[in-house]
Amino acid sequence: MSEPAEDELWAAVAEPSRRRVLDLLLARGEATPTTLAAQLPFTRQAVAKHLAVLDRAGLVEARRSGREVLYAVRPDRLDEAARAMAAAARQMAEAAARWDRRLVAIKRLAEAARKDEAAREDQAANRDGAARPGEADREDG
Amino acid sequence: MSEPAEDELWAAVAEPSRRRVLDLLLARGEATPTTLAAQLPFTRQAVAKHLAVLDRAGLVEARRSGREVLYAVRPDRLDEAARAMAAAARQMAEAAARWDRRLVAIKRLAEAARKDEAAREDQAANRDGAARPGEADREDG
DNA sequence: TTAATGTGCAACCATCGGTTGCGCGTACGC
DNA sequence: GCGTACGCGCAACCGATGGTTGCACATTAA
Repeated sequence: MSEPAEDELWAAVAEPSRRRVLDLLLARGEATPTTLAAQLPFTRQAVAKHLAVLDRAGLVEARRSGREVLYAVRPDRLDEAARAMAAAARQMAEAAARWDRRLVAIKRLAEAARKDEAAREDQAANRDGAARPGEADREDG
Repeated sequence: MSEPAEDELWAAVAEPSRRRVLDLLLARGEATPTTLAAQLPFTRQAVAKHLAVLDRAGLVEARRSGREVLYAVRPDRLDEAARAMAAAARQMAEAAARWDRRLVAIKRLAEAARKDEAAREDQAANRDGAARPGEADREDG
């Protein structure tokens, strides 16, 4: 949180092409836009733009050496970004699991209701009115 | 992997606004574009577009009920997306840790070299030439 | 039947990823 | 020392996309 907003970190790292640039830079340790672009499917300018974004996000730092500019990753910032992504992923996974359980429960209840309905009509109607979660949940938002 | 590419999943979930729509939809379980837009800082049309993207990515499914369209999350697909994000985050965290260790090692070596240089010149030169990792790694990309 | 409400479609704007083209500064070969 | 080659930065442009407004269509409700 020292330099830019966490939102900027996310935006910087969410872009697939930027991820590739970052990966490549990680593999080389330190590199210029030109050498990076040589191993990527887009031009030097595009790489430079991506590096600029990453720089603004604090994920890399630039070092001038003569006529070329060496970029290097900042591990601490990258780690922050990774944590943010992991947190988001965790939240999503939790939400998914929660809803999965809920849907399974609904399906099970529906099936049970159908079976009961075939056996005893009055009891089936009673269960349906009291226990169907779909109705109640429409209110919790 | 059943429906669209994993890339599409990522793209769908990477967008911050789309994440908000998804979060809200998760909280409500099932909702129409209009009701979602009522609790979001953008218009119904924008929400509808996001839902369309999420639909194409298989993350939500639409159910028509009269004149309104109810959207609901598909937990299995959301879980897939979460896994993809978590994997990416893990990779990033690993890379960050690796480079962090490496940089620490470099710093330590540099310091040791300076100290040695003050004491014995030849030994310092030998260590520097043999153990500096930055040079060797320039080739592995 | 008419008014209200939810959707879908189309045009439009800003931003962004990516390109090409050009000018400038630095390094290198003669 | 001078010209050439290389790396960089800037600007213009293009297509996709997030977001808007406006309108037409359908369904529901009075």
